[in-house]
Amino acid sequence: MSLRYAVLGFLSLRPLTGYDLKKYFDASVRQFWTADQAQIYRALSQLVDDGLAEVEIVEQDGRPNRKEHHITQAGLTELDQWLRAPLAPQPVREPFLVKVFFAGRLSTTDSAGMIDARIVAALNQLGILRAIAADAATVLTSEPPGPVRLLTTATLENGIRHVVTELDWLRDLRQDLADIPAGALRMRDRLTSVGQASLPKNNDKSAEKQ
Amino acid sequence: MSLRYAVLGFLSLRPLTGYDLKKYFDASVRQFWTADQAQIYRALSQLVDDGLAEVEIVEQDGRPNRKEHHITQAGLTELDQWLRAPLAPQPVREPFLVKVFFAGRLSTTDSAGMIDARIVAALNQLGILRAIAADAATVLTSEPPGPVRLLTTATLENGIRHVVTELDWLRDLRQDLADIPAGALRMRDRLTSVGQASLPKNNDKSAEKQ
DNA sequence: GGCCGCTATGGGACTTGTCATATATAGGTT
DNA sequence: AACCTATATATGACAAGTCCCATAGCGGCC
Repeated sequence: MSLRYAVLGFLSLRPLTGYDLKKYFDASVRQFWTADQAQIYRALSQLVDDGLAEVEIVEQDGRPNRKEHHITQAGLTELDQWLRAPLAPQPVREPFLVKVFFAGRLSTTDSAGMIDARIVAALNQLGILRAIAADAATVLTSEPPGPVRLLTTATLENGIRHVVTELDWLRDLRQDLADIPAGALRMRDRLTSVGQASLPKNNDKSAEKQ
Repeated sequence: MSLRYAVLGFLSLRPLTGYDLKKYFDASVRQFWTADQAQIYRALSQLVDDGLAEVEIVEQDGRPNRKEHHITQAGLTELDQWLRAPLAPQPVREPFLVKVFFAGRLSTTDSAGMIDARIVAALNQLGILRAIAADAATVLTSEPPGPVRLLTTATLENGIRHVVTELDWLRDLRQDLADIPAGALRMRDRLTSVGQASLPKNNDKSAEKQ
């Protein structure tokens, strides 16, 4: 749903072809939003249908012509509206937690293995993000300091922090598993010390959908 | 994709109808895996087709008959295999980060508003999770301490920690926005101090798909 | 002579989400 | 007494979104 707006976002920076867009996605937002070629092209033609973008064909010799998509005024206002609108609470989907939830069936060795594998994956991910950050830090020095730079780097920061959080949690869990039953008690204490609020009746159809 | 296995997981505990399952989902895994009725029933009949579960019809007077789904031996082994197998890296999809990424278009006031709204949402979510935790803490005392209890409570802990991380990040971002341009520098420093690894060529088709 | 970079398009499979509908009983409202 | 609504239980159709894969044409590089 927000693929449409991500595309609009890029178009708001400069006119682009589908091919360009694919590269932009991979180079920048890939960590929090993936899209394949087909999706991008479809989104583009839909934007054109809706009058949010216009195509200008740029002849080239040798290569195929570029179909440059220029954002229209309507496109800009729609983008801004989306940016300002509250986001619909999106459904959560964490397969790994499902595994953990049912991992009681496994031997302690096996569940430990499961966690270890996940730790490796998280470390790997952390490496990737940090590399991007290092890269961005050098590239972005060209961009003047200010809100734009701040916001784009913030998305990276977000990813890094969440991975670190995940790592911490995994290590604690690993540890708790190692020294059962003392571990079980420790974990329970963490929970009780934390929980206190009252459960709001939670049928929230509130925010609109996007 | 892992809806199938979540259902199997519950069936491994006791035989259940689709209706039961829906309630189980809502009561326990709702925070990290949602499924609606239709999905659950579809998953069930697919499990039966694949020989991973069998239906026993229990006659009732008054209510519609119960179609109890019993997990088969094949079902159990498939569940265990899934639990042990590494998880395919799943595509990320964070609409809010997309917004942040393009929020440079907005006035500082508007982007601050966007962040504030998100802070409210996160606080709300935190309240929900803590309430569940408090609830679970009392309920689970019946369950003996050990791996099972440890693992199920761990999933809650995970949610809580991530929400807290998100909150911290939001507040920092909010703050950095407030005191631009000093903030911009601060955020960049965070990144440079953190990034150091080298970018692994990252076309990872590695783990198998589930 | 083959593969890679550009550039674009189309089809099909699968997953998700939404909505509608069916039936029977119990319990509360007017 | 008539009526509504909630609870328990199950199923089917369809729209929308995502993913994957295939194809097509040209030019440059190894």
